[in-house]
Amino acid sequence: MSKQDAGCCEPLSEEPLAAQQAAELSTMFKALGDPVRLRLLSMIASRPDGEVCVCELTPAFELSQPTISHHLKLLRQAGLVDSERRGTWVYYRARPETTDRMAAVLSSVARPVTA
Amino acid sequence: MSKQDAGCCEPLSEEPLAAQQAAELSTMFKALGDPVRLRLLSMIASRPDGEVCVCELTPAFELSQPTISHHLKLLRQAGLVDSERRGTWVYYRARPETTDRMAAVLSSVARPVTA
DNA sequence: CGTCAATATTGAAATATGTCGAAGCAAGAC
DNA sequence: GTCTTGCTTCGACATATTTCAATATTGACG
Repeated sequence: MSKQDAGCCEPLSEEPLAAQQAAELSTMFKALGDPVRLRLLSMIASRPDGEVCVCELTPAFELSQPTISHHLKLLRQAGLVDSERRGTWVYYRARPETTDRMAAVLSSVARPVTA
Repeated sequence: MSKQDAGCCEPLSEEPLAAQQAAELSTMFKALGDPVRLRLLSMIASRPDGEVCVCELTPAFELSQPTISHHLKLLRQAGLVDSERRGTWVYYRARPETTDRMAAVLSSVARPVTA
């Protein structure tokens, strides 16, 4: 349905990124451009069962509950995490498709002909 | 000798990122959290000889020359590029160590136990 | 129904970021 | 030396981001 398969999209080198792709990708990078969000994703991703309750994330920071909720929203909007409500609690899980795509873009910054 | 060898540092999963590492890494991600900077790095990295003159980068955007210079400075401060003056011109080249490290962090957001 | 607990949203304040024009600096040409 | 060209730094302004307290929402339990 789309023109992109998971993991094999736009490389950073080879040919310069088009403005539109750069805009889309920069949203993802910006989402991780904050130490709190980076740690949030890390805490979510480091769970063996793949998900964490917000009630576990919030007390891990010295920030207010609304602030954590806001950061989680940005991670969700960037496609880095998903959330699901189960009863009173909301669980977040990582979306590896997105991080894989970012990693693929970064890996394409190769050494110039090897030094 | 150290607890981190090049390219195999702090994974996003396995165990949560420490606050200090998150702060350092988030600087790198933030640097790519702007479409102009993402395209700049892409343009620099896509060169076979590995370097580009600022005089080639600037006209590729509809932005003033000081603005491009400012973005390049941020990329430099994040460790993503290096610059070298040769005569009148300044050349920028990518620093793959940094992008490799970011990619390694992202790749560690693995699927939970495989689905 | 009413109440409580867990998250999300709203609104506002402080700070950070992106952008420009003007000015500064470095290197080559004259 | 002066001029010109390429790039960086400075100062200012508009917008975006981060954060909080207050309020709203959602669902469980009596």
